[in-house]
Amino acid sequence: MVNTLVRPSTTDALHFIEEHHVSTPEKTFLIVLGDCLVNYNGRARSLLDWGERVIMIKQDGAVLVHQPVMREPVNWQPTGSRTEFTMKDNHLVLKSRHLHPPEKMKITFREVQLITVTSLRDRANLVIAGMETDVVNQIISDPSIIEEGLRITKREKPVKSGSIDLYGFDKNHVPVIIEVKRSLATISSVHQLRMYVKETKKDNKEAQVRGVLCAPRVPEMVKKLLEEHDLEWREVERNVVLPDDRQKTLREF
Amino acid sequence: MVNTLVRPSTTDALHFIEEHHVSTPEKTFLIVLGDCLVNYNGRARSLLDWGERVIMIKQDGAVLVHQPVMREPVNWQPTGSRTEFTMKDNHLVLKSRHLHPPEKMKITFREVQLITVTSLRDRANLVIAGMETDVVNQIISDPSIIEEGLRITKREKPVKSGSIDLYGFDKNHVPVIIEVKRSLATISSVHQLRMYVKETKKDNKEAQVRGVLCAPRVPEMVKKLLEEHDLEWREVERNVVLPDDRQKTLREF
DNA sequence: CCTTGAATATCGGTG
DNA sequence: CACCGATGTTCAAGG
Repeated sequence: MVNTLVRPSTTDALHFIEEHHVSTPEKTFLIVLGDCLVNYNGRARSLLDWGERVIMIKQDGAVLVHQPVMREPVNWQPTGSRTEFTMKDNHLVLKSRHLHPPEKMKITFREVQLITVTSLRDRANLVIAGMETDVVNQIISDPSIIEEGLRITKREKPVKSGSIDLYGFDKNHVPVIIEVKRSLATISSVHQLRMYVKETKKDNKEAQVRGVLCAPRVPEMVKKLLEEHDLEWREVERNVVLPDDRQKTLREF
Repeated sequence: MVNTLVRPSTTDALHFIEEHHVSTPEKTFLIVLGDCLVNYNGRARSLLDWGERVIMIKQDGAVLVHQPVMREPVNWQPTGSRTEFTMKDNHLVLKSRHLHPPEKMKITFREVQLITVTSLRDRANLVIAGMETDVVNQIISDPSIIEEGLRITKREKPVKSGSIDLYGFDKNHVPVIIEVKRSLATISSVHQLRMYVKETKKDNKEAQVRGVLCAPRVPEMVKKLLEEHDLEWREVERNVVLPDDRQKTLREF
């Protein structure tokens, strides 16, 4: 079920939207392509001058304004926004409001090139692999990835200043704190790890506590900082494997 | 200039795309609405089962797959990807590749409800206000926002473990480090500030160096942590003002 | 409800 | 090219 109008007048565009979208916005997905101007006021404030863009209003109230380039929408409204349409000075005007946090956006169209209304049926969920939790799981199932004789005893161990990804003991029974980063290790991850080690030493009155930063790549500058603070690092490969029943489809790809 | 095809066969869809998009992809913006399956392999790996979605191919090669809800695309390819179309088992197949980092995505359509090809003309740039740099500028132009007698001497002062937002001296000539956060102050910002103060003390052999965390809101927990480390904070309003010539348009909104 | 941290983060600025 | 930090980050998970 798709309804489309090519190059309507702004008045016809409004009528079309009122007929097909306004009464049941939570069930219809609206796409408008046209020459427009965008105002936004909320957490920040912005103005986007006239230009041709694609606007989508999703079935949960999210509004996206897409320019011809870039992955990110240039303007948007969050999920749960309420959107209304009116005419002003022969322009089609879209006003969208969000309550918490308070945000409003106004789109003024001086020309509409295309309007499409549809109702998307999509019950599928994304199955994804290759995230930090996967690395953590991998280390739990085989701690020798980090080093021989390592024993993991806790995951997500809460401390005063945050939460330790993995906690355990090495072959000499020395406590080991492991901070896992999915991608690049940063200076803040070092700060974090340092904090955890310090707090653990204090809390347990341990003289020695090791801290290991575990990431696919550790930049030189970060390595230096780690060394300065007597911390360690391991560069580990990400494991990018989906659940078994999904593997077939992906192998073919 | 908009070309649209409603409910084409997958074969007709391919012909349409070849005619209007393939030869000049950097000039045409493609929207496909249909029942599809999405595979992705790159930094992570994912599979999205059959469902109705909106796919956009932007003029810079970015590809977005949008489900009926949520602000974020469920799958995407970055700017600069190359996309090809083929037929396989009576399905329209889109394959997109990106080189650095290596990423590929495959979308298989078993039904196409709408195809639109257009060429968006948009030379406008977003004018935006309310970001961290604005707060930093504001403090520079009027340091009394933080406190009377404060004198700012450096902006983005580089130190070993990062970069200090603002550096200066209070009315008693004591060095002051100011860390600015646009939104919520977090525990990591405290770690960061602590680090900066410590390093500055060491580098300058100063007995006293003040550290001030400056954010629109500082949660209780963060305040506690700051107090523990003899650091300070200021809660400041964000300044959400656009350049003068833009104000008129926004005031009306 | 608030808080925390990950993300195929994306994006721009800087060296 | 690598690195770094902001983002109207968005989003899900956990207390």
